[in-house]
Amino acid sequence: MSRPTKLHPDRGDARRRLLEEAVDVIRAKGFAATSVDDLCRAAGVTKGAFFHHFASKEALGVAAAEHWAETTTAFFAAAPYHEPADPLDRVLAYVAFRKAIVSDDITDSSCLVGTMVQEVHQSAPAIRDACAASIFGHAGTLEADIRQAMAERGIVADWTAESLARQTQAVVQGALVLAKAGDDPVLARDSLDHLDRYIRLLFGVAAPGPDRTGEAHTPATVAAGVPA
Amino acid sequence: MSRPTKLHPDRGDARRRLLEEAVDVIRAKGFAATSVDDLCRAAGVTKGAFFHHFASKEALGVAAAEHWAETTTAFFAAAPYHEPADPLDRVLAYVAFRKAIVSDDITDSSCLVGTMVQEVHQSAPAIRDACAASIFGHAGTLEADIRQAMAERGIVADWTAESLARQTQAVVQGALVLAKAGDDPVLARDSLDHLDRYIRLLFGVAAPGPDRTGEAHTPATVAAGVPA
DNA sequence: CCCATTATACCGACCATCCGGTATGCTTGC
DNA sequence: GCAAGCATACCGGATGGTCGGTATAATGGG
Repeated sequence: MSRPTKLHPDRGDARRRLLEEAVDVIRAKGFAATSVDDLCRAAGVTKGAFFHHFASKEALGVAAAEHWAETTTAFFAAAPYHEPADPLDRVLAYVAFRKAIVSDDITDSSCLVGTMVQEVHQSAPAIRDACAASIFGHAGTLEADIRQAMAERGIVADWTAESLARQTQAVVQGALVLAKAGDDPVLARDSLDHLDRYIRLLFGVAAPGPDRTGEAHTPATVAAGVPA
Repeated sequence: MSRPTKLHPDRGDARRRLLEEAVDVIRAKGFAATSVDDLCRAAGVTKGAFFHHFASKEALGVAAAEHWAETTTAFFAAAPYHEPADPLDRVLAYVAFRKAIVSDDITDSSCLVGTMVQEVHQSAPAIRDACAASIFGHAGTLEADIRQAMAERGIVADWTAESLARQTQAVVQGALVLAKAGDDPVLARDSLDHLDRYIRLLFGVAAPGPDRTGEAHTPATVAAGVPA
């Protein structure tokens, strides 16, 4: 079944299908609760194919984290939040983009590596490290914009660009935990609103009016928002 | 073994021992990877005792989350961060307390319900709801102080006390995810520093200078400062 | 006060199924 | 013909859960 392979086509992609399905199944059930048979069933391959491509279930976990890193890197690289000329606007656009891609079914917008690392951080260091590489690698893509924004605005602070980049990831991960607990994606979006506000406060720019249109959030819009 | 019970003593606490061990074992290995036998071994009881007290492994998960809620509620209620007279100081003291209790072994300072809910949010709604009750219940204990701080300082904002209370929990959860990924508790402490800074910026108060006293530490703080 | 009844707490052997992993062999493209 | 890619059959152990039984404590009637 699902193996109509007569000539070349379709053959050779069992590995990729396994990895793609692994992302969905593991995000839904967790790593430990996902059996090798689950994966094979979802990908439409047999156990022989699984262990041909992966030495063990743990190796699949590592490969899945690496696959996740690759696909998310490509996804975010192609995303539109890089367009603004102002580096701070790019950072804020990133946060807005993260908020925009929070779907109604939280499982779909959940983070594979964030989910896995909580489970295996002690029992499977190899998977943990692969997850860490994905998370901190992604954080690293934000660093340049943050650093540039700090330089352009002469920000001298007791926090670093690296640290703030990591904080964005901490908030994203925490937002997903709360959304899963409350079974409500609004919780995740609220968290990202707080993150947006935090970054604006750090850089001293106000949020664009929710109703009043027209003037965009010009880089140096007035002092900080909170009216007394 | 470990059952020297001859007369009354010691009898009747198998349930409690199972719950106490469950907290440690599940935080270390995750819920799905923790077997009933693991729990029984750790608690020094037999399988018969386990299924006498819990109808299923899932029921144990629910009970463990509830037990976690009870013990953490008592723990935080007895903590010293309630002492300051100023409500905002209490909120900031809470964040400082959370930072202080991050131990070198992240597993020890990890959150049971945050770990579990990521695994089972879809497959075991009963556990998920028990975890949610613990998280949001704990967030609720911060709301009064935040609300009072807002009132005392005349803060009128586009965020609510409830929302900020939840954000503290999102940051705590995210901080733990990053710390587990990087295998470094410093990552968690850094996140809590950002949370501290965010709250101070929201309320327009400067951090107590570690070295330089008095002056605000960033231009942004000056700009963001509501009333000083 | 004594004894019968019942409930609680726990034990440990047992079971059906599942799980990760292996051994082997077939098919297909080069 | 020879790897690479994959299928099928199978294995031993672990896993969640069951069941009959035991020891102790609480209850209550005569």
